Amino acid sequence: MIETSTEKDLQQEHQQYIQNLGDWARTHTCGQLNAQNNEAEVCLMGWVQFRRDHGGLIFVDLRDRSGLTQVVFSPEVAPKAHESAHILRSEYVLAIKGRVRPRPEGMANPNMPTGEIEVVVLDWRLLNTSKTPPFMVEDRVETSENLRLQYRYLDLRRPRMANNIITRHKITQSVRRYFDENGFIEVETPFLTKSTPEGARDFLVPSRVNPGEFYALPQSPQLFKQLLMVSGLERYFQIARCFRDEDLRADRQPEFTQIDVEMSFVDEQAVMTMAEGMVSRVFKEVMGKDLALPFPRMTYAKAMAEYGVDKPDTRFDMKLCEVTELVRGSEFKLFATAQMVKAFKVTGGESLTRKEIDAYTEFVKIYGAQGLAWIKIRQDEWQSPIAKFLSEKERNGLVQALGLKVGDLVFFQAGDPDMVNAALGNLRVRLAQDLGLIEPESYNFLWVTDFPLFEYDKEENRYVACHHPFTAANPADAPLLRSEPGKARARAYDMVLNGTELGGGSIRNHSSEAQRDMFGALGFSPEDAEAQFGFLMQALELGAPPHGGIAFGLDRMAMLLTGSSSIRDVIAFPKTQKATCLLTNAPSEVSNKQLRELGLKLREKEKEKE
RNA sequence: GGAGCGGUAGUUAAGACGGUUAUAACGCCGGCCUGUCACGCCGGAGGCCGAGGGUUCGAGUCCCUUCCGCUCCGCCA
Repeated sequence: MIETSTEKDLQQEHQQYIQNLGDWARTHTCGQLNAQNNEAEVCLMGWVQFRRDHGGLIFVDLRDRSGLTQVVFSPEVAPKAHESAHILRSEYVLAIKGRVRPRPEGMANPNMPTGEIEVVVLDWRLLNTSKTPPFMVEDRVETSENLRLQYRYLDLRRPRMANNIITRHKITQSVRRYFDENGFIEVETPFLTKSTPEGARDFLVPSRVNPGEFYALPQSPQLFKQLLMVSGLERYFQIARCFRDEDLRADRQPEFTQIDVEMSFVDEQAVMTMAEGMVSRVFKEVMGKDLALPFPRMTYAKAMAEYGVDKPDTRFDMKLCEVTELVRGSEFKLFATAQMVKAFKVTGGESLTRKEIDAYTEFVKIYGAQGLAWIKIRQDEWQSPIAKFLSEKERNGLVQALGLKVGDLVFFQAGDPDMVNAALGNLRVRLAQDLGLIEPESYNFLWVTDFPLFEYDKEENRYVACHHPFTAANPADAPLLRSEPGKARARAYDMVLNGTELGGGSIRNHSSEAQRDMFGALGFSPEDAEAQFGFLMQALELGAPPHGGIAFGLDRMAMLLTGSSSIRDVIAFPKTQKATCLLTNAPSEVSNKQLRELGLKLREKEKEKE
C-alpha cells in the first residue's frame, strides 16, 4: 500500500479541532444581513457551501436554511483565525464571530441577497467535520433519485428541497389558522382502526393481544369524522395521514396527507364556499396571489364530453367533440360501426411532422387505442390516411362541428367510450405541453359536480361507489337507487386545479334509511352491512345531523405550489416506487420472536414460488 | 400483473461498430495564489462499466437471467 493522504485521513485528522458551542450564541441567520448591518458584530452558524482559498484571503460561503453569507478569513484582521481556516472543507459545520462590512467597490454580488456585505471573521469554531458528501449540496446539480433518497438529509439540505418543506409548513399553518378562525375543531382520529372491504387495499397491523386479528391503517378518517358530526362537534378538520397499499406514482405514495374537513347542517354550496375560502387563503398567504371566487363549476357529464377526463385542465382549449352520428354510415368502417367517435382539432397543427404524429399514436396506445386517425386541413386537399373514405357530407359536417380552418390538424379516436375519452383526453394534455400552450404561473380552478353515484365494476360484476359508500344521492335520483343505480347522480364535488384533482367531497347520508339503500345498491346483504358498518348505522339512528365535507391532498397541493414534478419532492422522507425507504431500509424482516408474539407464521419460501 | 427509460470514477455524463492503457467535466488530494463568489493556475489519485451466467481468441459494447431507480397502464371508493 502506498501511503497517501486520503480524504478519510483528513477528515479524521480535522476532528481534533472540533469544539463545542461553549457560550457562543447565534445572533443572525445567513440570509438576513445587508448594508444596514454594517459594523455590527455578529455570530453566524452554518455549513461551508464553497471555499475559495486564495492563499492570502479565504472566502467561505456559509449556508444555513435561510441562505448564504460570504465570510472572509483575513491574515491582516485575524491571523490565527485565518491560519486555522485552511482545514475547511465542503459541508464542515462552523460558528463564526465577525464584523459586517461592505464589500469593496465593484465587488458586490447582485445575485446574492446578502451580496452587498461580507463578514470578516474575528474568531471561529469548528463544530463538526464532514466527509466529502456523495453529491454536492446545491440546487443546480442533478442527482439520481436513488442517491437522493439514500442520503435524504443531505438532499433536504439543498435550498430547493428545504424551501419545498418550508412551503408545505406554510400551507399547513395557513390551513390551521383558517379553520380555527372559522370555528373548526382539529381532532386526531385513530391510526389503528378497522379494515373495511370497500376502496383501496388496507395496510394491516397484527394485534398481539388479539392473536389472528388485525387493525387496518386508515385510508382516510371518513367514518370517524362522520361520527364526530353525530357527536355534535359541528365543524371538524384534521391534517391527517392516510394509508393505501396500492402501487405508487409520481403523485401517489403509500402514506400521504389529507386536509380533512367535515361540517354539520350544510349543503354542497356551504362546503364548497368554505373550501374555496381555504384555498384562497392559502394562495394569498403562501403565494401572495388573489384568486377569483367563486370557482367556475362544470358537471361531470360536461367534463367527460369536452375533456375526456373528470379533472379537466382548462388552461388551454382543444375541447373534444363527439362525431359519432356524423360518421355513422361512413365508408370508413372503423368509424361507421364504433360505439363512440370523438375528435379534437389542433389549431395550426398541420405543421406537425409524420414522426411527431407517430409518437402520438404510440402515446394513445397506452390507453388501449389501436391507432390514431388524423387529418391535416390543407388549402387544396385533406391530407390523411382516412380522407379518401369520407364523403362530402361527412367532410362538411366535420368542418362545421369542429370549426375547421386551413392549417388545422384533427385527431380522431373511435371505439369503447372509456378508451376514446382516456386516449383523447390525455393526448390533449400531452399536446398542450409539447406545443407550449400552457401559460406558466396560471392557476385554473374549477369544481366538477354531479358525479355519478356508482360505476359498474366489470370484474366484480356489481356497482361500486364512485366516491365512497356514504355519499348521498341527488334527491331527484333517489328512486333510481333501486331501479337504475347507474343513472343516479351523487351529491359529490371535486376541486380541480390545472388538470389535477386537489380535493373531493360530498354530502353524506345522514339518515340510516338512505344509507341502507346505498348498501343495498352496492350488493351488501343486510347482515354484511351490519357486520361491517353496524356502528355507523347505529350512530345514524341516534340523531345524526345533515352533514358533508371534503378532503384535500396536501401533498399534491404542495407539489403544485412549489412547481415540483412529484410529491416525493414535498415529502421529507418518501418511499420508492417499490414502496421501500432507501434511507432506513424499511420494510425489513423481523425476528421469529416478534412473529411468535403476534401469532404469525410466514409461508415457506417454496410455497411462495408455487 | 404489464409497457417504456435508465444504471460506466465520489457525482453528472460520453463510449454501444466486439479489438491498444475506458474518456470528459465537476468533485477529491497536493502545491501556488490578498478580492473571489460554481475563483484561477500547476500537478496527482481515483473504475468489479449494477450483479450473475453465456457466446467469442477477445465483451462496457452481443445473448440470457436477475437486482435497483424513474415514468406510465392496470390498480388507487
